[in-house]
Amino acid sequence: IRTLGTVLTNLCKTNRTRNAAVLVNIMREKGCRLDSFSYNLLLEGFCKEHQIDAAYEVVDQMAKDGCLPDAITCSIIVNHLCKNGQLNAASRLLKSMGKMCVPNVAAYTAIVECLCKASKVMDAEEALSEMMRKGCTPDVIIYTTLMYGHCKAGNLDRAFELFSEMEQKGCVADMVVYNVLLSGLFKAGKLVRACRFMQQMVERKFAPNVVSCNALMDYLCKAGNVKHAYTLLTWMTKGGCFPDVITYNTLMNGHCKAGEKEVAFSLMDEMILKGFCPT
RNA sequence: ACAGUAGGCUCGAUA
Repeated sequence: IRTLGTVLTNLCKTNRTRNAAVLVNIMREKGCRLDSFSYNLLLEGFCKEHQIDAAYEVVDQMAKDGCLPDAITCSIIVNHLCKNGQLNAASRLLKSMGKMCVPNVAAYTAIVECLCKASKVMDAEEALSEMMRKGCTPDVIIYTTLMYGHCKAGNLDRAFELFSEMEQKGCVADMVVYNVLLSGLFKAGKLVRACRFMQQMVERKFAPNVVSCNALMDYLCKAGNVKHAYTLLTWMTKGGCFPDVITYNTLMNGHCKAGEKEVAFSLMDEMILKGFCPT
């Protein structure tokens, strides 16, 4: 029974949810009842594979088995609705779920992210306040998401304000928040501030990683500085940040736009040699 | 009490 959970996890995470579902049916016939963990695994798996009908069947089956959807079940559904452009449906579900279970941060985060990507940052702010009014404590992830929205809208001041607010509330900053702010600075063309910020990151024991380097590289390319971007490739490796597919994409794109097709092609070869698949 | 489930960052492609 305990291994069943592990098997299901593996199947669902490798796009073989269908197989997991078959397994579950067999187990059920043998009189084995699933818990919400397992149902959530199936639900998430089907959602990821865009097998919406199958996903609904899971929810039905769950009800038939007398297993109540929990906060995680709801957040899985809300998240997938958001990611598939069904924001309204997602908000409605979130509202109705408030009656069944405690509103939860993950579901709100999905909503906030969706609003931010649609450039509706004010609505995103409102979603966060609503969540707090309902007694749910914001965490570092939802703050990061909202900060991302403000950076995207070019409102760095608000992003940094939220950063302090977050720390005052005792949320511990992680690498992702730092990267959101950093790339916000780059996107706004604030190179000097960005460099100072990277210093602070180092002081706080969050030395820039590949994602940070990629953001810098993109900035350099877009600022027409492909030469420097290219040298960053070796520097980052020396600093212990190993280039990934995105690094190469960024560089190749930069060189193409700068009319340096040969360099772009040699980068392509280099990346294939390193075992990366071009996207 | 100690297996397994949900949400956030960098390029590009899609709309």
